[in-house]
Amino acid sequence: MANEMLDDAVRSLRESGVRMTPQRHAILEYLTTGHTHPTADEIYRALEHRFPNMSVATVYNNLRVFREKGIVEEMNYGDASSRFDFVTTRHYHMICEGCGKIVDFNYPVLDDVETVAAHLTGFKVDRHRLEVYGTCPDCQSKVQ
Amino acid sequence: MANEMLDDAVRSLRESGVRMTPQRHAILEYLTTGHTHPTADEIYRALEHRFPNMSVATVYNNLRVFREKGIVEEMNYGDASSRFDFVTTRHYHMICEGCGKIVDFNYPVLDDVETVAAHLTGFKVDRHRLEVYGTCPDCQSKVQ
DNA sequence: TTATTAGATTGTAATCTTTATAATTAGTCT
DNA sequence: AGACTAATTATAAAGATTACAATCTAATAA
Repeated sequence: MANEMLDDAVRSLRESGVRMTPQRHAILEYLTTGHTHPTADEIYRALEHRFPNMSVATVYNNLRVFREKGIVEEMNYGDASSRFDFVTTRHYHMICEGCGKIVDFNYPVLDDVETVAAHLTGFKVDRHRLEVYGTCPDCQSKVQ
Repeated sequence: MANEMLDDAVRSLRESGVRMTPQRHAILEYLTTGHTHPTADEIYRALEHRFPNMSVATVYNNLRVFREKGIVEEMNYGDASSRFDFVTTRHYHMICEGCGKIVDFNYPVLDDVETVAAHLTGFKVDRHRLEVYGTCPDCQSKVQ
C-alpha cells in the first residue's frame, strides 16, 4: 500500500530544491499517515525513539519549510500551540471548545467571499481560512 | 462626542458584576477609539505613561474578562501574538501577509456553513471564524 | 567513487508571550 | 465608614518558538 500523498510531497519538495533527509522524511510520513493536526511537540515525541538525537528545532524548521512550500497548513487556534495539517483536498475545520479536538469537514469553497473581500479592501487575495467552533459529541454528553 | 460603544461596554460589564477600575476603563477606551486589533503589549505600552505602575498581567487579565463577556474577540493568526478586537457589528478580517495589517470587511454571515458543519460532524455549533489572507495595496506597490 | 558545497541538523541559549501566585490595594454595597 | 471580595501589582515560571554556531550530510558532478 503505497502512500501517494507522501510520494507526491517528496517529489514536489525535491523539485523545488529541498533535500530529503531521514528526519524530514519521517516528519512527512507522520503527517500523511493518519496523524491529523499534531503540534510540533507531538511530532517530536512521536519520532524521538527513531531519531534519538533529533532536535526540536529540526521539527520546527521542517514545518516552516513545508508551510512555505504549501505542503502543510499551520493553524493557531485558542491559546495553545500551533497545529499542522497536511494539505490534501480543500476542507475546513470544526474545533471543539471543550477538548480541542479538530474534525475536518467539506464544504464548497467560498470563492465569493474572496472576490467580495478583494473588492472591498483593495487587497490581492491569496487564500482564506474558515473555522467553526462548537462542542463535540463526547463533550456534549459529558456536560449533561 | 460621546463614545457609545465604550458606554455600552461599561454598562454591560457592570451589569454582570465586573468592577470598573481606572485601568480596566482605560483598556476599554483604548479599544474603542480607533485602535483596532492591538496586541496585549501594544495596549500595555500605550497606557503605561498614564498608569506607570500598571502590570502587563492586568492587561491580560482584563482582555480575558472582556473575551469571556463577549466584548472583545481574540485572534491568533500566523506566528505572532494574539490580537484583540472590540466586537461591534459582525465582520470578517482581511489580513496582509506582507505587513500583518488587518482590515475589517462586511459580508453576509455564513449561517449555512454552520448548519452543514453541525450536520456533518455532530458538533453543537457555537460560532465560526473566517479570515482572508492576501497582500494589501501598500505591499503590492512595494513589491513591484 | 570521491570531493565539493550548500543546505540541514544538532544542542543550547535566548526570546517572547502568556499564566500563576501571593501580597496589597481598591471598588461596591450596606 | 466598614466589610467583603474582586482587581492589581510584582515577580517568577511555564511554554512555545527562534537564533546561532558548530557539525554533519544529501546532492551534484568530476
